[in-house]
Amino acid sequence: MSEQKRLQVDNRLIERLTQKERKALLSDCETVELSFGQILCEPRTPLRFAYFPLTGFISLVTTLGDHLPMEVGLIGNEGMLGVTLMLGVDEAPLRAIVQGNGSALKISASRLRRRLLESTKLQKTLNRYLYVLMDELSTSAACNQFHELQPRMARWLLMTHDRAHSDHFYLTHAYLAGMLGVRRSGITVAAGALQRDMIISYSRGEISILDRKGLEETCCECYETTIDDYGRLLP
Amino acid sequence: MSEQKRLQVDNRLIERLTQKERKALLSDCETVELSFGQILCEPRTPLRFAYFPLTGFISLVTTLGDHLPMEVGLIGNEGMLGVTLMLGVDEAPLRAIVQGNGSALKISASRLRRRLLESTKLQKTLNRYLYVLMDELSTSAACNQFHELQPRMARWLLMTHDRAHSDHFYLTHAYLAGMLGVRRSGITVAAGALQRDMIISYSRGEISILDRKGLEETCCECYETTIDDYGRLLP
DNA sequence: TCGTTAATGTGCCGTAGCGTACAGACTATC
DNA sequence: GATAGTCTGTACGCTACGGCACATTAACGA
Repeated sequence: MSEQKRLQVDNRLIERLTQKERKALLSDCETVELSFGQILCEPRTPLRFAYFPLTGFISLVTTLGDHLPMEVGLIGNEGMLGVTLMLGVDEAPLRAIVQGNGSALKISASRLRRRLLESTKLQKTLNRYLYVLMDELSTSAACNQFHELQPRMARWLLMTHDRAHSDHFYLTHAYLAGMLGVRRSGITVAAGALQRDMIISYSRGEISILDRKGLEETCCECYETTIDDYGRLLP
Repeated sequence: MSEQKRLQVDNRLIERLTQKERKALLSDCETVELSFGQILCEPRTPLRFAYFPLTGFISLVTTLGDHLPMEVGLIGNEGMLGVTLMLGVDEAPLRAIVQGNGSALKISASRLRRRLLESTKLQKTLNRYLYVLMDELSTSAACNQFHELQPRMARWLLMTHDRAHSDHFYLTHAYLAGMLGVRRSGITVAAGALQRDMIISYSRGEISILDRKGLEETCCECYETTIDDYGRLLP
């Protein structure tokens, strides 16, 4: 792979760096494959690596009591896992689990910290991304309280669609139910409705987005809100 | 007021600083009174000041669509409003509204930033507090999804009790309903049950905590979780 | 090819909480 | 002490969703 090629990295945070900073950061990274279901960190345990997704993507999930893990954040090539390392905290705040197969850049916590000291642009970028993440968390809190299953599911599908860079992805009803913190059969009904309306189609875990516009009409306002937040803070 | 007295400030973040750093920070602060209902910042507008509550306390609320504002964070003398200023973002992420009368130290955004550059201890402290705040947001998201009104209300009362430093505070059913994102009459029923059990008593907005232990037994696990998080990160 | 497992469809009952309305109780004000 | 405003109690129908159970169907592996 040519040097030139390596510097065109498809991660929106890394793209914000100057050539020089990017090169420095990349020299500390290795490309790894993320595979569905892989757990990258557990809450309250040391966070040794950060990941900048390229084509894969990662769910941040809470682990509350005896409930199934529920998603509170989604990280694709617009973000990173491990931004809290900036805060000088060694532990992971949430479980991170790979939700979409694909590649990511992996860097050790210590090297990331060293690069942060060197590059104010990197600091600034990750600062802003951390802010966006906080926005997402508080939006999730309100969304869970106020919005119904169907719009929330539509939002979730849109967010996944954005990060999967494909109209098809793997995703069972049971899995989606866990992510949204609801019953599996509730998802079957809601997803069935979308399928009847030709908005999505699915079979045994293989979901296709047929009508993205339809999804956007079904989803709650929170989708647009989080997109706007990102756009405003990391244009 | 003697210099000695001024340096014993009842805010747990400021207490973590060295004498010297504290003195420097305090020289940039003024003591102000917070009064119930006062709005200190609005989302997506410039955040000009930070506040370190002493005896007052502040709610962070989302403003989602046409819903009433709902609380996602509570800030008393264990924390501060405006920690996101560290991230170099000029805007406020959420509405902040005074929930308990009392005093706070107020500092301008620019002066806080200057002090941050001087004191790594201050940086470290605020970093960790920001992390705690993120933990709280994600806990709220899950709590809203999974837990019922009564335990959530109990948690909320405990959190307020901690920050009010008093067994009595002002708080109507309608207000509490807003904070929890539920109907007013739902609160009346849940609070009525606690009153029957002699756990709280109230009349026209004046609430008294009679049996804190009873509240702790009623509340969901999230209360303990957030306390533990704070204790672990800011011991 | 068949049995096993995973994914989905469906139904049924229970209930927490919504939207709403209204009445009673207390407080403040003039 | 009349009046208005605020706070609280309560009730009623409704719906989304929880918990659960079970049937059906597709995929997969021995």
